[in-house]
Amino acid sequence: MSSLRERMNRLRSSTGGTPESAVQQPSRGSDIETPLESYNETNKETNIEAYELHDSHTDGTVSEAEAGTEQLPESWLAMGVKLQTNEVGTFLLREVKYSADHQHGIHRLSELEEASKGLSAFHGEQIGAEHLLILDLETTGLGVGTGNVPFMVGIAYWQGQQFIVEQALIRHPAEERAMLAYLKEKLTAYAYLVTYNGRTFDWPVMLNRFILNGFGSKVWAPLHLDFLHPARSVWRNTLTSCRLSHVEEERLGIERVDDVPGSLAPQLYFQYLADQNPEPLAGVFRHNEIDMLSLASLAIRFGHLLGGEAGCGPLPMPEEPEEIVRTGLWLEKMGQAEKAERLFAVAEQQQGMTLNALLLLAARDKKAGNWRRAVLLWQKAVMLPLKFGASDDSAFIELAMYYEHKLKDYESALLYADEALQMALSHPLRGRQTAKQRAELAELRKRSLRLQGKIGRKLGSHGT
DNA sequence: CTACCTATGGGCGAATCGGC
DNA sequence: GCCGATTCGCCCATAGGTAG
Repeated sequence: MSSLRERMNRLRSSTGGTPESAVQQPSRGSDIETPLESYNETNKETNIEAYELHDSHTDGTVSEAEAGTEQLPESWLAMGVKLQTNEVGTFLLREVKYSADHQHGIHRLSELEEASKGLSAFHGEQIGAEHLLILDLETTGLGVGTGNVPFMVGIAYWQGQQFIVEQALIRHPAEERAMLAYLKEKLTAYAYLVTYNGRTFDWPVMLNRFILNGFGSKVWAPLHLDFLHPARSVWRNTLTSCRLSHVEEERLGIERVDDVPGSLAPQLYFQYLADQNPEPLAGVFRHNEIDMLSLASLAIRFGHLLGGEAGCGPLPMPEEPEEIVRTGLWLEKMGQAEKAERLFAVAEQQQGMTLNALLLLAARDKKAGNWRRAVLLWQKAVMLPLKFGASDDSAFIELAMYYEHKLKDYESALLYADEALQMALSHPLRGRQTAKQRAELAELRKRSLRLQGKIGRKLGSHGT
């Protein structure tokens, strides 16, 4: 990460406002964390200077902030931002309330009440919607080290049939302590933290900021509901990516119009720090707000899945067979075996069953010792018309193993083994084969030869 | 020099079975 | 009854993806 000063220089030069910065700063070779002290000091220095400049430009009363009668410029008020002051200091707060019947994609926020009961499968305790605290940060970078500052902290919660979104924003690092003091009081009222990859990102960053600002490391110890991994369990292979924005679009029916990508948030904030124009931050507020609404939708989705029934009520049955199977496997892992079985049954009745879905189901049956069903699934798999491109001969190999070792039917085993061999021989001609591919080919030949030998000996002993 | 979780692959011993 | 081959289960190391 480059230092703030470098970034701001770059920003200034790229916005083209200052003629003396026509020469672009090279951005390579400066990816080193700036130590905290210099980072913060640089930040404070530059920013306070710029802020006062701006203040005196608007109404000429520089001392209003200190007197506590500070008025926010119209540009802030236009996006619903208000000044928030406590004993520690001042920061900005934007609050948006949604009514229970607000529709966000395919889900309605009111579903949270019912769905949150299902979320107890995560930690084994009964969960009420009013105990969930949704958190999403916009920060100056991706690191979780001390150099990364959450300049916007979005929280959302369910309260009295309303979904309330609060977004705290700091105009410069000096406002962070006041924001954290406010958040500390808010957070500790909740038992559950809801995030997307917040286990690795949002929460460690918050924790670091609390520690660094002298609030200690024990401000809050919630039970964590991080939906990244459940999302991956269910949607890997059926979605090209499991980023929240993609899951949202493909599975939650949410369409973002003119969304500011999260990756742009740091730049927009630096730009604001440099020129004190808050307008571009409107997009960041909006982005952060939708992230939290989507997190609520995800909570609804997984809550319904764990507590209710897929295909009934508000929760649609997945369309892709592999998604149905993976959903079942995840439910099984979460201790919902009966619900899983129902999904597996649905999957098996599907017409367009895919190879992967069949193999997943078969592998599960094999592990459980359910050979009858596993064999049926492998047999379905080898009947599938093979798709162009990647081939998967594992069903043939599994069947070859089953016929050789369980049934001692070497002739049938040989047929499957040779089909696998044929498949391996006909496909990998594109490009050089890897060591692994060569090893697999050698293994297939060995299997075929071994089976031929067994057949030969059996016939020989029979004949004589 | 992110950190976390999950899936994947390799390695190794146990268990099984056929061949001799 | 022993030996070698094969498969399976378990453990550990590694890779990939996501957060702004």
